[in-house]
Amino acid sequence: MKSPGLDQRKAYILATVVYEYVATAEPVASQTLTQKYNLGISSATVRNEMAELEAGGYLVQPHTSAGRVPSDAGYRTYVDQLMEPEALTAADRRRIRDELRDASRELDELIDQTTRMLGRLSNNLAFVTRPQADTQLFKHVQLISLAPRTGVAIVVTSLGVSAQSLFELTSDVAAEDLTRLSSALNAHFADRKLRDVGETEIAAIVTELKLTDELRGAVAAAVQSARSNETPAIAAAGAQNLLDQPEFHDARKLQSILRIVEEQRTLYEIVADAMTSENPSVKIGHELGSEELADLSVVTVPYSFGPDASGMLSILGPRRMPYARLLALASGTAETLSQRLADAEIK
Amino acid sequence: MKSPGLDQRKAYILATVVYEYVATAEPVASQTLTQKYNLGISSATVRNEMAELEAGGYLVQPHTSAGRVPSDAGYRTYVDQLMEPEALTAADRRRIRDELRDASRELDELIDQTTRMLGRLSNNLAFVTRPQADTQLFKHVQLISLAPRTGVAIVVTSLGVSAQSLFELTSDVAAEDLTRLSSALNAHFADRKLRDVGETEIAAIVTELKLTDELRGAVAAAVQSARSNETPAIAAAGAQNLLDQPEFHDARKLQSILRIVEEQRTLYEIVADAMTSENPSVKIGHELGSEELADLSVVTVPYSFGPDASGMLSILGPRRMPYARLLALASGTAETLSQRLADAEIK
DNA sequence: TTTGGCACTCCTGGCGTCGGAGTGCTAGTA
DNA sequence: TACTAGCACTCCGACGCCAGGAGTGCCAAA
Repeated sequence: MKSPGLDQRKAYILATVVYEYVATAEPVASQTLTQKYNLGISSATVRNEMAELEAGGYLVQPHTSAGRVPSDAGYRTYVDQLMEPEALTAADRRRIRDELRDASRELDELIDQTTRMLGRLSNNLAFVTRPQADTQLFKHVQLISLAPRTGVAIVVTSLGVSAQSLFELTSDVAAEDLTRLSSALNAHFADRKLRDVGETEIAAIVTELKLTDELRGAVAAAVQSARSNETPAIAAAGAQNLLDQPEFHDARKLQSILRIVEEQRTLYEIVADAMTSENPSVKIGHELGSEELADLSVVTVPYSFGPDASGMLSILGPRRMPYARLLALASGTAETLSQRLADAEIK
Repeated sequence: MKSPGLDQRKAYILATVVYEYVATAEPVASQTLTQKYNLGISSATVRNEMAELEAGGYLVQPHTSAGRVPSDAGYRTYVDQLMEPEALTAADRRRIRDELRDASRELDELIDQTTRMLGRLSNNLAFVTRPQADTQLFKHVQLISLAPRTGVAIVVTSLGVSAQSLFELTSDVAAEDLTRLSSALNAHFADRKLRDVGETEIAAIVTELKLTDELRGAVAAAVQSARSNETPAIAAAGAQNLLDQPEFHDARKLQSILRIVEEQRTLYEIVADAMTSENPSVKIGHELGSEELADLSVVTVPYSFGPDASGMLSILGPRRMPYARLLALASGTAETLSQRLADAEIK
C-alpha cells in the first residue's frame, strides 16, 4: 500500500487487469474479472473501482464502451509493487544451463548464442551487450613479422580475446627485434589493467630498444582494438517473435523496431542508464523516451564476471509483456552466463 | 528471339509489363501500356497479345477483370533475354567506393559494413557470405604462455585474420619451449596452404621437440578455427526495407523471412549453388525451392580476391524487384569489395 | 457500501449497392 | 489478314447501413 490512492482491493484489481490483459491482449471487462477470478464482489463494484483507477491514471479505456487497459503508470505500479516475482521452472533453468554449456568458448559467439536462446525462450526480441570490461587485464602482446616490412601485433587480455593490428613499416625490421620488443612490453605491462597500458610508456620502451616509432603506433593500435571491446556491440535476436503479437500486425510498428535494432544506437541508449545499476531494470512505454517506442517495454538485467567486467541482457517486447516471467528468464540467463564467463576467464 | 513463342512485339510487351509492374506494384492494364509507352498499336491489340502471353505462361491475371502480372516464367524470360543491363550511375559508384574506403580493415567488420551499405542502396535485404578461403595461406603460428599451464595458440593467415585457441595443460611447460615450437612450426609450414597444414605433421614436430601431445591439440584447434572462416557465416541487413513494399504489409510474409534470415541455413542453401559459378545468378519465386519464398527473388553476385578466396553478395526482395538495377548494384559492390580485399591481403 | 437493473454508447461484422476498371469478343475497317 | 472501335460483361473494392453484442455509467434499492 505504498501508493496512498490504492487500497488493497484496487491494487488487486489493477494487478488482475494487467495479468488478464497480458494474457489475452483484449481490454478487460468488469465481468471477466468477477467470472475468472473470484473477487467476492459484483461486477458493478468492480466497475466503480475501475472508474476510480482510471481517474487515478492507472487504467485507460480504448473507447467508451470497452473494457480497461493498463496505462504506463498502471504497468509501473504493477511492476514495482504488485507483481509476484516469478521463479524459473526447473525445466527452464536446465535448458539455459544446457544450452550455455554447449555454447562456444569464443566470447562473441557465446554472446550471440545466449542472445538467440533468450529470444527463443522469451518469445520476444532479446539483445545483449558484449561485456564492457573496464578493467580487463593486459596479458600478452606479440609482434609477429610476416614480411620484412609487414607484421601484426596481437594483444591477449584476461577476457581471452585477442585483438590484432596489422602494420606496415617504411624500413625493414628484424624478427628478433620484434621478439625483443614483445618481451620487453610483456615484462613491463604484465597483468596491468588494460586501460593503464598507455602510449607514452609504450613509446619509452620502443625508444629504449632503439626501434622505429612506427612500432609504437602498431602496438598502441592493437591495445586500442582490445580496448574497443569496451564499447559494447550489441547482439539482437528474435525479431520475428514480435510478429506473433497482435500489436505488431501493423507493419509500420515493426519497421521502426527493425530499424532501431539494426542501428544499435537507440538500443544502446536504452540500456545505458540501466548500466549504472546492478539491479534489473524495467522501462515501460514512454519511459523509453521516444514516441516510436511508446507501446514497447524493455527488461534489462546485468551480468558480470570478475570485479568489473559486465554487460547487459535485455528483452524488448510489447508493453503488454509478462514482466515477472521475463525478469526471471533474463536473471536466470544472466546468472548462468556470468558463471560461464567467470569459468572461462584467464586468471 | 530465342524463345520461339515470342515475336518481337510480344517480347516488348512482356518487358514493358514487367517494367511497369515493378514500378507500380499494380496489375498492368492494356490501356496503361498504350498510354505510357507509345507502342503504336491500340489497347485492343495489346489485349490480344497479352491473352496469348498469358496462354504461354508469361503473364497471369489476379482475377478476371484485372490487368496482368508477370509469372515466374515471365520474369525469367525478362531477366534472361529482355532486360537491358543497367550501368551504375557515377554517383552510386562513387558512393560505394567511398563507403568501402572508409570501412574497417577488419575482415568481419568490412563484410558487415558492406552488407549494410548494400541493403541501404538496394532498399532490400542484403546478405553477404564471409569469404570462403579455400586456399588461404598459413602465415604464422604463435604459442603464448599466459600461466604455467595455460596459454593460447594464435594463427595468422594470408587473410590477415588471426584465429586463436586457448589451451590448458596438465603439466607445466616452459615459455621457451612454446617459442621453440612456434619457430619450428613456422619454419615448416610457412606459406603453405592452410588446408595442407595437417595434424600428423604438427604431431611429428611436437614429438621431435619432445613436447606434450596436448600442444598438438592446441595448435590443431587454432588451425581448425582459422579454417572455420571457410564455412561462410552470413551477414544480413536491411530487413526493414522490405516493409516498404506493399507485398509485405501482411505480417506473416515478413515473419518467415525474418526467421530465415536468423537461421542462416536457408540463406546458405540459396547461395550454395550460385557458388559454383562465377557469374551473377538470379533466382525467381519458386526457383528458390520453397513455397514460403515463392514471391521473393534473390540476386547473387560473387566477389573474390586472390586466386580462390571468394564469397557471395546477395540481395533478397520481392519477386517484383528491379533486376537490372540490383544486378548492377551488387556487381559494382562486389567489384569494389574484391579490390579492397585484394589490397588488404598479406602477400 | 454494495449490487441488480437498465439505458446508452460504441465497436464490429455482415450485407447489399454502386461505380469503375479492365477484359473478351464481335463486327467493322485498312 | 491484322488491327481497332465499341460494347457488354465481370469482378473488385469502397461505401453506407444495420443489427448484434459487449461493456459501461448511473440510479435506486438493499
